[in-house]
Order: sequence, then structure tokens, then C-alpha cells
Amino acid sequence: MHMTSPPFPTASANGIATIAALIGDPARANILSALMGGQALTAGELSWHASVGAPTTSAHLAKLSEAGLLAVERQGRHRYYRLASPDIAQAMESLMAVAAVGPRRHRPPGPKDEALRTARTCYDHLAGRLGTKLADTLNERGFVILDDGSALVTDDGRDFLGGLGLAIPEAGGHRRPLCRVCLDWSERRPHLAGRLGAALLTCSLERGWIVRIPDSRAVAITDAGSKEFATNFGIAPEHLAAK
Amino acid sequence: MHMTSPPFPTASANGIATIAALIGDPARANILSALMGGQALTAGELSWHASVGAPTTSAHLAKLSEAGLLAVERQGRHRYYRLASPDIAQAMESLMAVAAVGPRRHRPPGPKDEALRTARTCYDHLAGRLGTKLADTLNERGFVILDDGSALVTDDGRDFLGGLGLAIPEAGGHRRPLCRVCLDWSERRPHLAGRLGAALLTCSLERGWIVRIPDSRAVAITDAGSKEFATNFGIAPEHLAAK
DNA sequence: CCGACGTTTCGTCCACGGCCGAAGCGTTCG
DNA sequence: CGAACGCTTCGGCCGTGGACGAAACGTCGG
Repeated sequence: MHMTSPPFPTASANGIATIAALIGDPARANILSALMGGQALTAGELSWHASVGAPTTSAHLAKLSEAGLLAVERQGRHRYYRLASPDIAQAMESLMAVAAVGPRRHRPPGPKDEALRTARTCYDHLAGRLGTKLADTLNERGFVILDDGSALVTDDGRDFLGGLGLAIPEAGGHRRPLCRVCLDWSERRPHLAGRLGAALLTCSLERGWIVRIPDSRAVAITDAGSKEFATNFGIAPEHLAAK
Repeated sequence: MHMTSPPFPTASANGIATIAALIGDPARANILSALMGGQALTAGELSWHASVGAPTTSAHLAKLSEAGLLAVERQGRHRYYRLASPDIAQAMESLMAVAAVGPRRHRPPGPKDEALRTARTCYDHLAGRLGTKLADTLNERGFVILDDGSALVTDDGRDFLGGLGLAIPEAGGHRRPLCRVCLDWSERRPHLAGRLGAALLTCSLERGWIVRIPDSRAVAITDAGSKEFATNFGIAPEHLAAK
């Protein structure tokens, strides 16, 4: 019996395995999930999120950094960690999408959960009811075209967003999509990601339409924000209330 | 010192961790990578791909199936395993994208490697030089719009592909994108995935433009295929030769 | 300059999980 | 009907790696 050897000795596969194994540890998954909020967090904060001690956290952070999943920034006696690139965030997203459909995970909707469902950050863009409503509105008004899983900004959309003061850079040359959809795990519908999604979040934060809720990915919509979302995007506050 | 407990005890994060841990084992990563070829494979074949014994493979397959990553089909004394859904394939893709940029993995381009670079399947669509060239052509001719990472089929595109006999279902209602881009790890440029990409692969196989190479994700372009790709898509054979 | 704090390093323990050989079960041949 | 085959189950071995306490390092505050 003549036995050939496996393809080429597990070439691209063990690259995947390395990355997936890093994400596959509960503590590290918690760390990465916490960083999916989009903010840089200190080792101590991440230790809290991961529910493990400081030494263990430090070891995890070292591994994640060495593998290029995290970027670290020293600031005084703190070290701020963040996801190294949007690619990492997207990998996490698609893993969430897989995890969401599997055998029903234990998910008792707590009180904090409700805030997350209303509005939260998803790495660098908005998710939850606010995020999906924004996507719906822009789609209905013909500013973006949502075609199942694809997304494209129209010229009208460029004008509209430009009118709001959002500089939407021209397409081309970027590795990163101008506009892509991201499946919302709570709404099970798409919301907007990519450079456009990031611009919407940045703008909303800068203008005080929303504020981050500490120790959470959830964001709260301010009174001013409520008005702005209504006038600019036709999103009434009751659209965002828990159903 | 008053210590609050972590968010809600690691809710969505351990779903991710579970999935990632499954992918994170080298043997399982090899199994999943082999199945990224898009064909259903038997336990024995997967055992060979994974470079582990039959019992070990069986255990891995059981875990992957139980988690909903694989679907199994009994046929006589064989069991055919395949990826359970396109979501899984997409998660693998994005992990590859992350793995590709990290510290230069050991990747000596072997002889088989060259065949993979020319043309191969990527789950259910075409990749390699052939895949990226197809995407380029359709884009240049205005049949699809590639905007960095986004993709959209135009009405012209629908007509053109319809003329080729590819039934492109209307958009809407599907969970799966009609057309999305997928980053090609060998070309480092986008190729077409989604329902459109799948239709292109199916069509190419059915009409004998390409044939699968055994034990590999690579496909060979037939003489007939060479002509068809040239006349229909303006892809000359020299475009596909190793550079 | 000393103490408090955030973070990392070191050393150690221990449990989880991957691996295999042998055996069991079901299927397909001759 | 029995032998060969494909796959799974069982039992046991062993290595990897995640956990923590103690201690070292570096930075900020009084």
C-alpha cells in the first residue's frame, strides 16, 4: 500500500490553528470580546473582564500581542491594549455569527443586556437597535444599497453624509471596505460597518449624541442625540425602545 | 474594596471561545481546511489530511459535528463530512486573512503550491489567479462593482451572466449575500464569493471548463475551459501562468 | 525618597484534552 | 456466510498550557 504524505505538511492550516487557538481560550476570548468595544483597555481592566488574576492576564496579553492580534501602548504605569487591526475584529464577528446559530447558548437576558440591545459599539461602529435602524434608514432613502450581505454607498448617500459633515473618503486603494454589513447578534439583521460605519460612530460620539457606558460595550443615547437621530435619520425614540 | 463581578458571566464570549477552540486544534484545522475545498470528504480522507490516526479523527469529527460546524451524511459504509454552512466557511476565511498578515509563516512554495496559486476552490467559489482575474474582468466591464471590500452586481451584470446561462436569483430574503468579496491569500486581492461566486464555480465545473485535482483544493483548467474563459471573460491563458 | 500601585516574571501545580492500540459494530463484497 | 473494510468506542498514557502566589520591576504620588 503506497501512502502519499499529506498535502504540503499543513501549510496554511496551522496558521489558522494558531490564531484560532489563541481566540479559543475562555479568558482570551473574554479579553478580545471586551476589546471589541473599540476602546483601548488597560491590563487591569482586561483582567477584570477575563475573570482571571493579573499574572494570568499578563501572560495572555503577551501571547496575543506577540501573535499580532493586539497592539499595546504604554502610558505611564498603565498599558493600553487594543485590537491590532479591523481584520481581527472581523474574524471575531464571523466567529460570533457561527456561535449565534449553534445549539442555543445559555443567554438569560439580564438588565445590562437590555442596554446592549438598544445601542452598543461593535468594534468601531454602531450595533443594536440603533445600529440596525440607521442601516435601515440609509437603505430606505437610497443612500446605501443593501443587497443581502453586500453594501454600497450611492452618490446620493455620499452627498447626504457629506451634508452632515461626515467626510467619506473616496473609494479605492484602501484595504478596508468603505461600507460593509455586519450581522447584529441581538437583532439578527445587518448593520453598517466599514469606514462608513466607523465614521458614523465617531461622529455620534464627538457630537455627544451618544455616550459610552463604563465597563460595557453599551452606549446611551443622550437627549440631544435623540433629537438628532430623529431629525437626521427619522429614528423616533420609540423605535429604539425594548419591544 | 468593592469588586463588581464581570459583565454578565462571559455570555457571548464563551460561545466564541468554544468555536475558536474547536478550530484551534491543528488536526481539526487541517480537517476544516480540507473541507474548505467545498467537497464532502470521508472520515478516512480527512484522517489523511489531518495526519492523525482514525480513532483520533473520529473523535475530532464527532466534536465538530456536535458543535454544528460539520454536517455528516451516511452513504454505505462511508460517512461524508462537509462544512455545515457558508458561515463556517466565512469564519475560516477571516481567520486566514488574520493569519496571512501575522509574522511570516513558514511557506516554502512547493510544486503543488503552484497549482493552488493558479486556480483552486475556496469552499464554493473560485480563487487563485483564475478567481481574481474573473473578479477583475467583471469589475472592469461594469458587471459588478467592487468598492474596496464591497461588491454589488449591476443590472448589466445580471444580463451578461444570464446570457451565459447562469441563473442569478433575485436579491432579497436570503441570509446569504448575492455577491461578496473574499480575500485571496495567494494573490492578496479580492475574488468573488457569495451566491454569484458559487454559481460561477458550479457552472465552470458542470461545463468542464475546470476539473478538480484529487486530494487538493486545486483545479486544473481544461483546453475547452481555456477557450471559454478567453472568449467569455477575456482571460488569456498567459494571464494565468505563474509569474 | 519612600510607599502605593499597576504590571510583569518566576516557579509550581494540576487538569484538560489529544493521541494511539485494541476491540466492537455495521456494511459490502466474494 | 465469512472475510475485508470503514468507522467508532473504549481505556490508558502523556504532554501542553492555564491557573495562582510570591516577588521583582517600573511609575506616580506625597
